[in-house]
Amino acid sequence: MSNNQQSEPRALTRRGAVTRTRIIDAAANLICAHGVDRTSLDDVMAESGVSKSQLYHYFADKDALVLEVIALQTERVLAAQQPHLGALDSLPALRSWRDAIVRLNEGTDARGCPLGSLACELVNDSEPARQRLVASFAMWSDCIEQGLTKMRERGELAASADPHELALAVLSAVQGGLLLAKTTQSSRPLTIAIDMAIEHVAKHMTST
Amino acid sequence: MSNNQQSEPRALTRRGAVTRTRIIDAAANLICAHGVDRTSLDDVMAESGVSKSQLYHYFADKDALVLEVIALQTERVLAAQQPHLGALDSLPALRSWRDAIVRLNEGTDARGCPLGSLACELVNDSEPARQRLVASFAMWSDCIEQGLTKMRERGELAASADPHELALAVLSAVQGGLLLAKTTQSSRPLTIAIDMAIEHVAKHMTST
DNA sequence: CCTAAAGTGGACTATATAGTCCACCACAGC
DNA sequence: GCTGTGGTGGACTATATAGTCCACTTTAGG
Repeated sequence: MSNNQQSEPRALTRRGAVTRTRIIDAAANLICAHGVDRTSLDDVMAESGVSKSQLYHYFADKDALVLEVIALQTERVLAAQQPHLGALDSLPALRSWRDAIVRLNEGTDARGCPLGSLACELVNDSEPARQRLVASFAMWSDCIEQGLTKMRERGELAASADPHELALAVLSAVQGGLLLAKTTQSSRPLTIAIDMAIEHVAKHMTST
Repeated sequence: MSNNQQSEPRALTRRGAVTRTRIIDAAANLICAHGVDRTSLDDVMAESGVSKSQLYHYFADKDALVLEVIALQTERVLAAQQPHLGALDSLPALRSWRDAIVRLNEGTDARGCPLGSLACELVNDSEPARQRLVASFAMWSDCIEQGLTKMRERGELAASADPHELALAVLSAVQGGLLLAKTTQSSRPLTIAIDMAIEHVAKHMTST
């Protein structure tokens, strides 16, 4: 909830809110599977069982819908990593988080990170989309950073270690691993990449 | 050179070869900047100064052209990393390779890895494209692996280290770093990610 | 109830884009 | 120079897709 109504004060009844959500949901699923450009509004109509006028009733144009999809996918991706992502403050926690990510990745037929795919496709051509995706990755990275910061406060992580940089490195490994996993249709690159990142964190610990 | 004529024995004069190359070149540039789906054949025509009939004279359809673009971009990406990529057999070599990648990335306005972008966009919907991209990444990974193997043969890398896995980890870091760099329009994630990967290799060395 | 605004259905338009077709040009070998 | 095949130009078609419009239905509130 708590979506954006800032610029356009719309009434939106209960029924309307449901429809709107259904549209974004359907669009998110389709876009996740085939990308923004290969998902037509007709596809979204079919998937959500909604007419074209409704699409344009709730969204100014396709771009606006895509922005909402970015928001939803961000929520989904972060939520799917819970409860691990909220408490990455030990090596065992990092390891079970890795297991969860690998499991999630194996569960979907469309491997890869929805946010990574959106970024890849939109960043060069849509500045608004780019900014939101930067924010999405920042949220993700911040979650990781918080766990590391807690470890440093406890003295488990060396004072010289930079949680912000470490978090960025970890997220890069996850993204790269997901891309190669999606391409090769194998979990191995993902596992190997995250393991590297975890070992990288471990190297900055005071006691192994 | 050494392109594929295997299935269709085409005559192809000197002039024709030049035109064909010009088409692939133009398509590669446009696709690199805006992606496959946002690059129309009309755009390719305009960029290469070629008529539509020529496009279909040299390529069965857009998909066939895209496959050639994958081949060209693979060559380009590997070539752009030379001479470093051919001799990644020491820490200093790895570091100057990293510098070269960062420099390359900063030089282009369309940041990110052309192969990564192609993979992201095509892998789910085109099996032929996917297979070629798997091969492309394998070539890249193999280059890295060869350097590491040489280090192991020299005894600089521990016998327990697996050059293949290490190479995959390094490539993952590069891809993830490039994606975040492209999105945030900053080189930092890329530098941090590759540094992590290099340290990861260093950890498996016999002497630091 | 009654009404106004939100919600809905679906036909319609404009356009972009992949792909086709055929006439014409250029050059290599005879 | 003739001829045939590769090369080229550009008009043409079919279709998919974003976006518009308007008549109709449902809902909330007085």
